[in-house]
Amino acid sequence: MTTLTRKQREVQERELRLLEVARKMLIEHGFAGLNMDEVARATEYSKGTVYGHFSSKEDLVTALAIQSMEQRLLLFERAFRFEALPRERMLAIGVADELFVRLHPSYFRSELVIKMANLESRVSPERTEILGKLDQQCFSFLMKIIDVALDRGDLTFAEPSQPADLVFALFSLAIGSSTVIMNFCPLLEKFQIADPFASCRENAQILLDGFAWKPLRSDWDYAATYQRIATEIFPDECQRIARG
Amino acid sequence: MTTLTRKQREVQERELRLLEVARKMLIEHGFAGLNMDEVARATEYSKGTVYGHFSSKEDLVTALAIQSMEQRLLLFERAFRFEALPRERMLAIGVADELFVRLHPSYFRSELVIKMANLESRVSPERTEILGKLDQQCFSFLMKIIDVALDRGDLTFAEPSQPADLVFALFSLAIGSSTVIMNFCPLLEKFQIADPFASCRENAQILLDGFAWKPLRSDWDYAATYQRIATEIFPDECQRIARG
DNA sequence: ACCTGAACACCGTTCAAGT
DNA sequence: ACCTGAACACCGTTCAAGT
Repeated sequence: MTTLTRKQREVQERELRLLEVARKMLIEHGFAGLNMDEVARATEYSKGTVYGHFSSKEDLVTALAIQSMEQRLLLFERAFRFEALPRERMLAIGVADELFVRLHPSYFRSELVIKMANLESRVSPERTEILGKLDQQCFSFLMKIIDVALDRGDLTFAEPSQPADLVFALFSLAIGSSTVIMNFCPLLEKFQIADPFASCRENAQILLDGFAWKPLRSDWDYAATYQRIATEIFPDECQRIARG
Repeated sequence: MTTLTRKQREVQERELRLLEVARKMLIEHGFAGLNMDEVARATEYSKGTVYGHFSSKEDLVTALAIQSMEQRLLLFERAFRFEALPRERMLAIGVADELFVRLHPSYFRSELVIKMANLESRVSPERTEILGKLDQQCFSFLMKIIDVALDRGDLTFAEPSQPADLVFALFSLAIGSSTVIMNFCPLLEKFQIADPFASCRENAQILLDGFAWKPLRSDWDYAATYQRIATEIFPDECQRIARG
């Protein structure tokens, strides 16, 4: 463990404070409404100090996206430790991702904003690398569970299908569903999709069945698995969502 | 048919010219690099004239997103007219969407930029409505094919599953896959997903099998279907992609 | 060595003046 | 009635001056 000087700790705390204020602004006013002047004013630091921490506005938003991925990974880690069959553990990861989006929609949005609009050129290389590493960690959690499933013989891949294809499928479904849920509200209402998150969980199960990941839905009570995930791993989080 | 005056036609052509130039800038420099001054300079119109067409920069980008959806719908219409089984026609829609993203990545990006970042508040109500209508048309194409499948008995839904859930599943997969392909390149390379588009087609098939849409993959030669779609509906487009 | 905030630059938007 | 572009406003970024 590296002991930080008082000075270093102060700098670190200041950065957290800056991010906290910035996140609030991003939530309330969107990317365009987040403004460096205001961040400085609200935290009572000078603009120079803000720029000491973040090389640009995009760099600041990337720092928010990094915090976001860290939050997500915390949930993923807890899901990963779920003591159950690999397929059940994969469902727990799915629940973790759903909870993340539902509990921290603004975090999720900061990730998309940064990933989307070619903004990376204006971000410091350090933060770009950190974010890349975190993406990879996220990916790795899924891969590790798949490896266990392969070992147990719950799952096999026939050429040219690869483990990474399954990860790609689950990622795409998760990101796409969240995007649709958050950004196409009028459409969802119009077509009366009552519980899009439930629909998304169902679709993930269909994909897992399609990859023949045992036990198939027909051979296992996954409703009970979801019950266990909710009560054993994420009791607080699920309650917060139930309350609204 | 409404006949336009010479003036009205000129205005319409001017708008197309403005959008053409703006799209080029959006492609080359991203949303931040698209700049109203430059649009005016490059088209040799004044800024006032540009603002006569678009109430704000966001409104302009929404106009680009509208053009984008129109392009997509052109491809969807051709896919829709494919004379084949409903499930085959749905695959044709999938191919249309893939071709759209591959041929016009910048169009796709303009849609995401606008949908993403809460920018709608700064967009004229007229354009917001048009874009909503186009989203809906897109949705409707899928619904119509599903209706035919229901009529034929190729597809049935058991409570609480609804036709809209299937559309939601396909939309999510399509949007998510495109997003991952366009924005997570490092990850895709790292995990060696050689042909993500092929992987996406495969995943869509898994979903359709999961919804028990007949004929299942085990009962039909869908490789031949894809062959027909490529040669009968989109020969030129597929060649352009094959060439790189 | 660190912090500050005035000053600068860039660009979205407006509107008085021109045709 | 329509178009223009100078002027304004806002905000991201820098850096000379201060402590």
